[in-house]
Amino acid sequence: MPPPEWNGQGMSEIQLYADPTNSIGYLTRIAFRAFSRALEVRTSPHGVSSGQWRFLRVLWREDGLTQRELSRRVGMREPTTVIALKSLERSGFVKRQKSVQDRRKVHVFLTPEARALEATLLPAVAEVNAVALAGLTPTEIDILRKALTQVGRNLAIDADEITSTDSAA
Amino acid sequence: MPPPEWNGQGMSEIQLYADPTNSIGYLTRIAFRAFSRALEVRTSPHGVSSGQWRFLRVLWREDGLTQRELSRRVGMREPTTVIALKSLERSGFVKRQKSVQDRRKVHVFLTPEARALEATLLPAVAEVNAVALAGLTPTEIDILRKALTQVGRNLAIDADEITSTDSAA
DNA sequence: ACCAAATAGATAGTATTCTAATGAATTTGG
DNA sequence: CCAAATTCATTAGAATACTATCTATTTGGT
Repeated sequence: MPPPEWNGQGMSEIQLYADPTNSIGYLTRIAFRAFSRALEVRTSPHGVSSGQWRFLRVLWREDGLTQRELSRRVGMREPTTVIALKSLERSGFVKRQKSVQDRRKVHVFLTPEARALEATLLPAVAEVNAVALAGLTPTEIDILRKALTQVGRNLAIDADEITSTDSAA
Repeated sequence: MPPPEWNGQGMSEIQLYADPTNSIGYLTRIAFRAFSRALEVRTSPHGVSSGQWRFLRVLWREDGLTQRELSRRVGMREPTTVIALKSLERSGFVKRQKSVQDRRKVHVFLTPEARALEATLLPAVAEVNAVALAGLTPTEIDILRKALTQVGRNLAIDADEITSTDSAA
């Protein structure tokens, strides 16, 4: 049960986090899930899942990437990319083509069907962002973007430290 | 398609969003996954997964909740809660007990083992928040918290509209 | 030219989460 | 007081991601 004067400027972080609902981690998770649902609602009528959409968005900007590069840009691990690409291939949205220079590599290309979707899907999904950010000032949005970026970076560094300290210390 | 002068602030939103890496949705997803990993690293040595931890955190504050109420507070759908509770029960962290007043209801209680973990786990996880927010000013953190809350709320409303418009329009 | 190390991708197995549908108990309204 | 609606929990089935491990290929040092 949240205490009476809860969220004033002077409150310590500890006390804030005592209410799980105020923790940045919780809020981030809720926002992420809400984004996914909003995406899904708009893309699934076109036969595109939210997961597939994340890959298409990158490929629309640059076609023919290798799977590794694609993983990096989408922000997923490689096994996840493999699964996503299989699904995209089944759906007829991409073709995979082995490199002749380096036969380990596989380049990923969009099909005409996937290209045709860009004009339909990008605006529909731009709407998700517009809806999400309603009621926030441009300054707040800038800070949100900057802060989320920082949080991601901070925690990535943390992960590196933890895993390397594992064997070091 | 988003109009040309979109958002005041110099760079148009279109251009920002043209780079997927700048979209709030993308940044939220990356931050969320980073949080989960950081959590997992700190809780798994104690036999607690990040998913389980989210439920324990709520139960430490209030024990004996029904599954529905627990779902609401944790921010998960009910089937997810059922699965999580099964896993928590297998791990010996909770007991479930049918209500005698209303035999539809199941109350969830922590075991002594789970209670004992609170003192260990809460500080470990507080560290995740501290690490995540490093380099941000208190004002930025306030705005981040406020903005994430707003985004979650906006998208929840969106979901309601979409699903109810389904049958209405 | 050869073999060790690095790189690219794929596979296996698991965890988390969702939607949709079902079952069981309770409440409500005629 | 009973039929219909509601509420709470669960099951079934799928998508999304992960870690750990494996295979194939390339590269670099000797």
